[in-house]
Amino acid sequence: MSSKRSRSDSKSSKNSKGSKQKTLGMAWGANSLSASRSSFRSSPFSSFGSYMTEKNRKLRDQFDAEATRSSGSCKPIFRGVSIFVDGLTIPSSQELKGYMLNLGGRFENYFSRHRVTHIICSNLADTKVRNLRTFSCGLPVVKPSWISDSVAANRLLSWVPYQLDQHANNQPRLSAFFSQKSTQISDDLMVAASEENLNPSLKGGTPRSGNLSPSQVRNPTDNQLGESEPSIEEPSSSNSGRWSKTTISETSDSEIEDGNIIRKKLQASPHPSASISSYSLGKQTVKRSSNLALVGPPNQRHSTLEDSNFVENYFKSSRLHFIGTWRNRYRKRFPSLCNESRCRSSNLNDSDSSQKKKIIHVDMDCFFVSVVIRHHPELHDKPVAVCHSDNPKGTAEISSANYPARDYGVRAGIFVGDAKALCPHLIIFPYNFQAYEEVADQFYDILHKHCNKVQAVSCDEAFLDITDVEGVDAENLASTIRKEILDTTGCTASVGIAGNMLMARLATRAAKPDGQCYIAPEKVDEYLQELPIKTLPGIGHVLEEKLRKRNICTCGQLRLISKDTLQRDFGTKTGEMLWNYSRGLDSRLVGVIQESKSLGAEVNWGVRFKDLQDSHYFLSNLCKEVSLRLQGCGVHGRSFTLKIKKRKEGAGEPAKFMGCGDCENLSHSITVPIATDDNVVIERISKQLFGSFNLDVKDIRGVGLQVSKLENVDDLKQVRERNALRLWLTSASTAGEEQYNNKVGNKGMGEADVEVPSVNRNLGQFADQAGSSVGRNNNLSGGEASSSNASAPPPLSHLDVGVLQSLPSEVFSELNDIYGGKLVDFIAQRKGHSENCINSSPVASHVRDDGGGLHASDMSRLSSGLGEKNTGDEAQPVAVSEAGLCNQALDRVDLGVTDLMPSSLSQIDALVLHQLPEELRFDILQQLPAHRRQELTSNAGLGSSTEIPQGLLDVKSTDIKLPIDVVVDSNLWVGTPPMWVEKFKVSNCLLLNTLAETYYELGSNGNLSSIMQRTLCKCLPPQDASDDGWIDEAMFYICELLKQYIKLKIELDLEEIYVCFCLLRRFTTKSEFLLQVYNNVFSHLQASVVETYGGNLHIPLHG
DNA sequence: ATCCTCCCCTAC
DNA sequence: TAAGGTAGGGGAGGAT
Ligand SMILES: Nc1ccn([C@H]2C[C@H](O)[C@@H](COP(=O)(O)OP(=O)(O)OP(=O)(O)O)O2)c(=O)n1
Ligand SMILES: [Mg+2]
Ligand SMILES: [Mg+2]
Repeated sequence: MSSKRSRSDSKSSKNSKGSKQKTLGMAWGANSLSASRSSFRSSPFSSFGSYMTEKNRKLRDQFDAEATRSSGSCKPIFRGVSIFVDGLTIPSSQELKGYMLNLGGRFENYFSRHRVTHIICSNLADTKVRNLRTFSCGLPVVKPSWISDSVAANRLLSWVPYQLDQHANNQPRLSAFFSQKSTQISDDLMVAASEENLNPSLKGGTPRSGNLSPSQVRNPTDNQLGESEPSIEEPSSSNSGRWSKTTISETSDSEIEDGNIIRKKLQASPHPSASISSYSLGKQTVKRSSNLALVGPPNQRHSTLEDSNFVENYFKSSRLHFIGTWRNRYRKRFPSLCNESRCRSSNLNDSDSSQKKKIIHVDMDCFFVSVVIRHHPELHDKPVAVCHSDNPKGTAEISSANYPARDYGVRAGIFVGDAKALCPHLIIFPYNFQAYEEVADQFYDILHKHCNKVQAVSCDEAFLDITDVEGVDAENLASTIRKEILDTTGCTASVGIAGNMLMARLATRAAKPDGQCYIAPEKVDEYLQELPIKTLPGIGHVLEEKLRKRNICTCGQLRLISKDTLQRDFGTKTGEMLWNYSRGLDSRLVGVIQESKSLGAEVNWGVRFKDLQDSHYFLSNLCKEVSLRLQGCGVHGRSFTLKIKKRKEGAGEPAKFMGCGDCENLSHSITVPIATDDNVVIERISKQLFGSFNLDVKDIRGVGLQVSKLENVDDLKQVRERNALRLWLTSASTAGEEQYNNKVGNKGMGEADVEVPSVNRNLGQFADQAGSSVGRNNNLSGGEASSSNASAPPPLSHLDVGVLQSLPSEVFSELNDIYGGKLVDFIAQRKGHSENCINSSPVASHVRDDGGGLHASDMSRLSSGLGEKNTGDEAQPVAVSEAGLCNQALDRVDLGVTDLMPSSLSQIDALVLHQLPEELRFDILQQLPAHRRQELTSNAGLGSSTEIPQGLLDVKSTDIKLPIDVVVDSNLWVGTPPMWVEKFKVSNCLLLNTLAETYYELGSNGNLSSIMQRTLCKCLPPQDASDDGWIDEAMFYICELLKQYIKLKIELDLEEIYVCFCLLRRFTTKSEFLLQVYNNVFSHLQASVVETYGGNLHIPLHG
């Protein structure tokens, strides 16, 4: 298989110093001021902005003049097209310019999202393209052959087939010349306006006729809606197309177990679809669905075209959604089992005793069928399946088939039509998700009763480690469990017993249905010898096929291949897995469900869009769903991946009704620095991602949004509070110094430092120690300093009243707790009675609101919270903790404040952060580890605009230190360096430092123009430095440097650049600078950029 | 080396 | 008609 990635070209655009390349990002458009930037209006750069406006206008006039001169005979096929060429191209940039010039188009020397309509770029490596994509604000990035082909065809071809994407082999084909169907949003003014209406998809958009067929009235899906009356399920026999034909009822089911059914706590609405909590019969659910019944349209809608509430309705009926989200409901039901730290302790010393282990695997037989026929014993020997539809020609999928049905070849996943063909008498039952949920709950209650090491696999399946279960033989235990399951649920389960998880699972397979099987260690080899490899968990159809091509069909044959060969052919891990599994080896341990690492929602059925509005509406619903699920799980996420299924070229309407058919899977992701569950933020991010696909929405067959880099909300709260406090304490203790220089070495040891417990108190179960530590802390605050553990907050007398007052009330409250409530008095004393600011001071409001009371519980929560995150990453041996705490007192001095710092920006509450005094905020950010700083390059998740703090812009000369490490790379030129860079050997470093120096000299008197002029005077010979054009070039160039420096992929406006320079001038190191840019510029950028360009909706053709 | 993104594969 | 979701593991290839 050839890789789809481009590995070519990406280098070549870098190395040639003097070549005629440009890189995106010249951002000096006259129209780049947006209303949301009003706070920058008064900056000294605004004058230069108008200067540049004028300058650019002149350049365009020149171009127009040139174009007029040289055009004439030719057809102006490029009218309305304005290209910007990025990097090396074939044909060359010059040639392209010629084409544009001659054929009615426009060629922009510098990128502006307002004037440029298309970015022209050759094939690049994946990552380069991605940068470009983000960078281009949704403008199409098109290969140069679009131009030359259009010239050859003497008409403007659709650029869509020429889009540059990740696929290196995606060269434009000849057929692209003729495929005019694919048009695109931003093209429609030029090419597509009329074609759009030719599409016969309108037919699909007509309302469904109002006839209510019986099947719609008695639609099986009504059952899932959880109506208050007991649901009546009616299976239908083969010759019936309607649910009403036969009248076997499951009613008794609900009645019998009524007591059990309504036992769940009501959950707060709104629901994230049905994923977390609504497969029960709680009143909430009933109410919700009856609302639906009232409000909802009478006919079932089945596509995004017709159902405005498609996402929610879809998930309510989706079996895969049900089983896919079951795990999260289990987590909610047994939160104590998901703590991660619990089952770990036994892991270390267990690896040696793998021989003696006894593992049980339990799996319900044909689960969905068993449940819905559990009170119909007469059906147990008839072929039965669960499916949405009984249509003998239908494309609904069989979810589960019972064993009689499997004898006919009926399997989960096949179409009901095919199933009926295989087995004409097949009885179809509708789904009853609520019943599955109940039975699953009973199932797990039983398992937990018999064993405390239970690893849930799915709603009908689990592993038990019964090595330590005493007194009972494994086989007997299995029988007991199976009998109990049958008695309680009316459904059979099968059990496999073996020495490891792999063999136990295989044993279950052999045991089914309604049986149990023990595979003794000495039988393993024999058992595996002839076993088809497909039977091994982890080998699906793809691996099976790959192995079959090597004539490997059984585990015995697989064993003949060396581990090296397998690893070479299938990868390190997969190869090892194959090698181990074929020998019955499996070292995995039965453990609790881990914290989830990602969360998402996707819909790949019924997705049909007629226009952008459709798709945006759908996307926003999907975002809401995801946001609700995040909230439901109590997590925030930092990384967002949008997945799109795009109809493959040439693929028509799929065989499966409303299915996605043959699709290309595309995904783009973005990582933001602050974790969120906020729907508004998520929508903004998603729309930006969506826009970057540049798709014809009519080709979209599926959309999914996945969130990763999850962070637990409770942890976050605690960590944020704690960090804020620690930071503050540290800063406060040095408040008298000129700068907030947080090197602990500056302080007296053991006096001013704060407690550093995070490394040591890393396990949840040591809450006691955490608590006692708090106690110590409180004592210390009373003045009893202990030299042995250097963990006291600074004495009251060291605190700065002003800073105290500037704290948010919550922070102050916590702090007050630390000082045993003495802070309030202290403030009152220090402040005297000179002022009375009850209404504005957080201190005052704290006093009023909280009465100065202590919150011991808060404190222990606060103290024990921080460690957990660390635990996951690097579990420290517990034994180290107490001794380590003392011994590390010295180390701590060296480690300094870094130790206290959040390892992640997202552990900081953005709101708290912004309420903190500026210097303090800076300190926090300044300490972030490098890998988090990198993420500052991404900006979509940041909130609305941030005012630049007043103090930042009026720079005093004492503030200024040259940012000496501001060196991009003296040899790496960005884009096209101005001619004088070459000529006079001006290095990037010199340029930036001179610029900063000049800022210093001119102070607030300088505007960009004068600063640039002066800078150039220093770098170039006087006669050259005064050249008007060079100043322009220099500005463009420096802007480019700056953007590379801060890795900003979105254009900066003048004002933003101005802020960047101010920051550059103010801070001494790159990290400080970056963090300030992030704080003051990025957040401001995103809102407006996405607002205007999210989804590339309104790309103006003319400036 | 280690990270990241964009996939693909697998299981229920 | 029909409800092809969800999450983890892992590999390839690129950036650092
Ligand atoms: N492609 C699939 C696979 C499974 N399921 C659902 C229905 C099953 O009943 C349930 C459990 O999956 P199993 O793999 O355990 O299959 P069964 O329990 O139905 O059969 P078996 O007796 O083989 O376990 O998940 C589904 O809807 N679609
Ligand atoms: Mg099963
Ligand atoms: Mg199962």
